[in-house]
Amino acid sequence: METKTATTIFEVLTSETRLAVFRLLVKYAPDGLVAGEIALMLDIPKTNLSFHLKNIVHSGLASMEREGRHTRYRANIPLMLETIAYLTAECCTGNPDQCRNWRVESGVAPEFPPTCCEGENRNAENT
Amino acid sequence: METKTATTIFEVLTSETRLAVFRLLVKYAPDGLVAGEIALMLDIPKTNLSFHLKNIVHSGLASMEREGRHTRYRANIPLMLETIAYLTAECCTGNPDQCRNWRVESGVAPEFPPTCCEGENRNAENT
DNA sequence: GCAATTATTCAACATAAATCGAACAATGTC
DNA sequence: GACATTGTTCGATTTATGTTGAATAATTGC
Repeated sequence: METKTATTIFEVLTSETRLAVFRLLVKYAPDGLVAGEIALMLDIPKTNLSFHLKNIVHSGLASMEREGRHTRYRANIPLMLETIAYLTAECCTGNPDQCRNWRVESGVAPEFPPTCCEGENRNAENT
Repeated sequence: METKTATTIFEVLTSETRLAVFRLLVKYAPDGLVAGEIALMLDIPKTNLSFHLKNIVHSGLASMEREGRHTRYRANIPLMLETIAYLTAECCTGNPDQCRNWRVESGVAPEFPPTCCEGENRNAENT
């Protein structure tokens, strides 16, 4: 995953409103919801919601599809999983062994397959 | 993890500069680096780096410690792992079975222990 | 075709974040 | 104690983001 892609996705998650929208779309996956339903459920003005939805779709974290006069939005869960994998890889950069230990110690996903920890060794200081 | 905590962490990752700093700290974990070294390695003006470091430390993703006239920064990797766990849980909210399928299909961490997928069912539409 | 519905775009304003140079505080060296 | 070193804070500027109401586009039902 490109750094630029990753930061764009994180930007989506930065806003509590957008995070709430995404969580809602995940909850209603795979059917998704139309804009009006989201606005109603989260009590957000339509114009504001449109702004945020555009943002989310642009990042790739959701897809949009016209459906009559409605617009249906669906969460892109595989992309979120890729993001998680990216983040995990970043955490292990150059420190596969330590990372494994940390994960065991912190009790967080110690069995998580170390795709990020096997041989990868990207340079962290890009210019 | 609190939603507020999570968004604060994502905010850190939003900036390519901060992401680069964090990656560097991970690479040099667990010893970390002092501010000057980071500024040199990433070619960032000191004032600007201070601004971003403050931001990172505030989120909890790094710790700072005075060391003579230097300030040493260290990545908080367990917190990042918690964040990853949070994100995974968000992805599964209300859809544990689908999530498992998606993960298998996308080839992303299919064996990841489903702590997020077992019985958890938080409501996504908070007010 | 006309009115109602649904959602987006636009323009204006408000708020927040990033960047930089200069001034400041703290520490170590002689 | 005076001076160099290291980092942070401050203030000003620039840039980006969030929010809102009014106008617009697209679609449905009569």
